[in-house]
Amino acid sequence: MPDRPVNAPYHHGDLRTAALQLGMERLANQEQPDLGLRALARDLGVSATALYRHFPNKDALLDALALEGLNRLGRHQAEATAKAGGGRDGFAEVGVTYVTWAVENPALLRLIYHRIGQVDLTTDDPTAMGEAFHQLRAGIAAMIPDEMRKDQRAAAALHAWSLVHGLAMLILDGQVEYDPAMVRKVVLMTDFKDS
Amino acid sequence: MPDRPVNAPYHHGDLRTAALQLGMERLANQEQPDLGLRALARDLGVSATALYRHFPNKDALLDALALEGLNRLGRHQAEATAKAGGGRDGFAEVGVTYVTWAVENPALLRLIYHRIGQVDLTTDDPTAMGEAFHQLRAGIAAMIPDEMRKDQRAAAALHAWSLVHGLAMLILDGQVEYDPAMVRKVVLMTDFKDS
DNA sequence: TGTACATCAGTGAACGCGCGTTCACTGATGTAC
DNA sequence: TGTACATCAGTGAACGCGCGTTCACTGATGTAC
Repeated sequence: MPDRPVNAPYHHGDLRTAALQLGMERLANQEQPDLGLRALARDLGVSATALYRHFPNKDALLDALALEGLNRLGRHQAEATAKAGGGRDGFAEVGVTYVTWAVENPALLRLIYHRIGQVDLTTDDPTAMGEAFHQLRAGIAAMIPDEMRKDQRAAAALHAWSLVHGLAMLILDGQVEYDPAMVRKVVLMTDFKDS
Repeated sequence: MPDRPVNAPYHHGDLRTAALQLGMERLANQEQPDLGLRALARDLGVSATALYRHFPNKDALLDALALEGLNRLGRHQAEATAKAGGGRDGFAEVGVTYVTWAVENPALLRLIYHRIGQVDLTTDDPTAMGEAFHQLRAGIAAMIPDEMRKDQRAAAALHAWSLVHGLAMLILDGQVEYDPAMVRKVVLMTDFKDS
């Protein structure tokens, strides 16, 4: 005797959670995951329309996945920042961490940047998405060594972000093969000490 | 009295050229251009199947567009390299050029990297695509100042490429607003002189 | 110069696919009296 | 404790869309004798 509705074939919890879990699984395991509403519903053993009880439309589902990914990335970076000290070595550590995470979560990283690009984040918006994004930027700014001149910190943060993001994208796009030692070497070539 | 077949509604030249031109136009003018075979054929005033006389399939058409884009980018970079001298300022000049080109050709840059990612370029392949790609990498390597230690040049090239590519992608994805002065400042923060 | 023939760039119809979304519905659960 | 009713998460059928690709075809152009 099930204490759950009989017509809910997914095993535990509510459908929203199950859908997001399945989506995250696909993002983790597949290079080009199929995140279509129908495709997800099919593999959840549920009619396509059922998802409309939990998401207004497909974009909302994608946004929820991107938000989750953004939070994970933010947490990951925050941990790395806390573990590494300040200074040059700390910076390199956090930079390498970004690239590593990207290599391990290629589809998710892509989704994050695609979805964020759609939203208007020019003004600080109170959206969960906007907040998570703001945290990521703060984490990146935190990489910059303390001895950096204040009027250069913004440029330095953008430099750092560009460097690790670019390296990550080149690897994800197959232009450069992933080599941890090389990543470390490349990130270490940025030296803010004399600015 | 037309001296061209009556049933060819596009005005001049062969259909292959016309299709590529239209594709390049869309890549130039639209953020997310519709490059579907049917859509292109429709706007060329031609049946969808006509394109199969000139391209084996859709991917071949996209590859042709990506190749053209890659050549343009390569030429653009080569010119910038020739104009700028060596040394730190020259490097910055060429780096800024890459970002500028990306901002002016967002969809085309994306297409290039997407298509290149699909192809296997691990071994030097004699494809036109492979060759153009190789030229781009050579152009990037050429940015590195002469005084750089030889065993560091590969890492330096990857550093430079990552930096400008990352900055370009952040701008294209709407994470960072385009500001030429800022771009210059960020690129100039890379200084290879002491390596 | 005329004629038979191969070539070749087009055509429209059709196949099969999957998508996002809307609709009217059903049946179980929770709640008020 | 029982009953009427609202709520709500599901259902299957359907709409309309556009896609890439295959097929048998037509009609103009070029070529060999």
